[in-house]
Amino acid sequence: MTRVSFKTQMLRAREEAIVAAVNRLLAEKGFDAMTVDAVAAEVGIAKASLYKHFDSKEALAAAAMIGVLDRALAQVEMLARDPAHAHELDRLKALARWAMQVQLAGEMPSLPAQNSTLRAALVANKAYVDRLMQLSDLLGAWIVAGQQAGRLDATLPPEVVLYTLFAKACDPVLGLLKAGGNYPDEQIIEMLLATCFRGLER
Amino acid sequence: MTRVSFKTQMLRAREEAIVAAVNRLLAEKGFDAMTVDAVAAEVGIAKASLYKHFDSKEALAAAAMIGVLDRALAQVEMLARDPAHAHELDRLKALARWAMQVQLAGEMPSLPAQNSTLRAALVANKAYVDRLMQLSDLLGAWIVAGQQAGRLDATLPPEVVLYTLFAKACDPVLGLLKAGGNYPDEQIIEMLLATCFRGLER
DNA sequence: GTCTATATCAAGATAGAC
DNA sequence: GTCTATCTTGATATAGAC
Repeated sequence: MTRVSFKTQMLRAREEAIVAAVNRLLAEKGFDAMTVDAVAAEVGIAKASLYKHFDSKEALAAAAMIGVLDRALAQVEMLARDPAHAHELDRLKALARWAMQVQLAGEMPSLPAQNSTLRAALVANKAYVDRLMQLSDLLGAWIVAGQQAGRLDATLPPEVVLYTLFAKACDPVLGLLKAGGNYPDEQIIEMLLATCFRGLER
Repeated sequence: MTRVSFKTQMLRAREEAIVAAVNRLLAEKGFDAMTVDAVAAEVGIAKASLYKHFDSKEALAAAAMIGVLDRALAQVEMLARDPAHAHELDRLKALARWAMQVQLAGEMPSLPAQNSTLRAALVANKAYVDRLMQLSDLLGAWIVAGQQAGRLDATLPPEVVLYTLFAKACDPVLGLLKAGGNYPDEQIIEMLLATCFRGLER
């Protein structure tokens, strides 16, 4: 194992605190409404110090997205080893449930689909792209297996299933129902999981 | 029928042109990335002239949303009279299909869920709120009827179905699949309609 | 690396002439 | 109501001392 100096550990801890603040603010306000000043205030350091760690606001967002992708990959790995989720369909459901739990907990960073400077920064970020592709590959394999086993709609292209599941992680219906205050978090998640996998029709 | 002066007609035409530009820009870039300068440029008038017609950027967005709600209400009325869509479930599907067609055509204005000043302006706008409530009531009645007929999942609260259908109008999966370029618009719509009503599971 | 102070700029909104 | 020119603000990013 690699030895790391005390200074390096402090640096890493500071950057983790920054990313945690960015993650929370991205979940609460979204990218456009999140200001670098607010990040600095939440971390408790000066804004100029932030820019010593991250080159731009886009780089901050990318770091937060890498963090959430890492957590998702950890979940995937856990589910792959869990005998209680032997079938791929159960794993996909469990992962969707996890993503919705993260969102309801206010810890799912959400980025606008249309901000071009942000998109450019993300696709140029190898760490981000690598994780996104790794996650897509793992889930794609589960989807294909589920289709071959006849438990997922095999008439749908796998990428359509994949995008549909990704979209659940930032489903605005979650926030609407939570804001309404009529249902506990767990019930919201189970209802939306049912609409996603079983559909509205009967 | 009421007589309107020539001047009033010109005013109305000008404002319709403004709203059309706002609608297109909201669909293309979203509220935050849309600038009032861009609206003025697209209409071909000076920015200051815009502010003679609408008090703020939020008022521009509200006008565009009122327009799309009016088009949706017209669709609802048409479907209610169409014998080919006798059953409520068919009407709900047809309306969802219409909303997705509008989005793929680049004519569905999309607003951020989290912008607070915008939300405040919308809820303060009686014309907007009235139309939204009217649409919700009409669709709510269809949903309840569909549940009583046993063709819609009756274990779901009607509002969950309603929100799920509203969300289809701005489903990001549509844009992802269109950007991928692998499927024609009609196929994208039919696939997402299937995932929505029949679910992913088999 | 951290700070205070500042440069820079984009964008919403307005002044005032016509 | 329309225009040009300007005001004002908020936010990204940086300079320069320590």
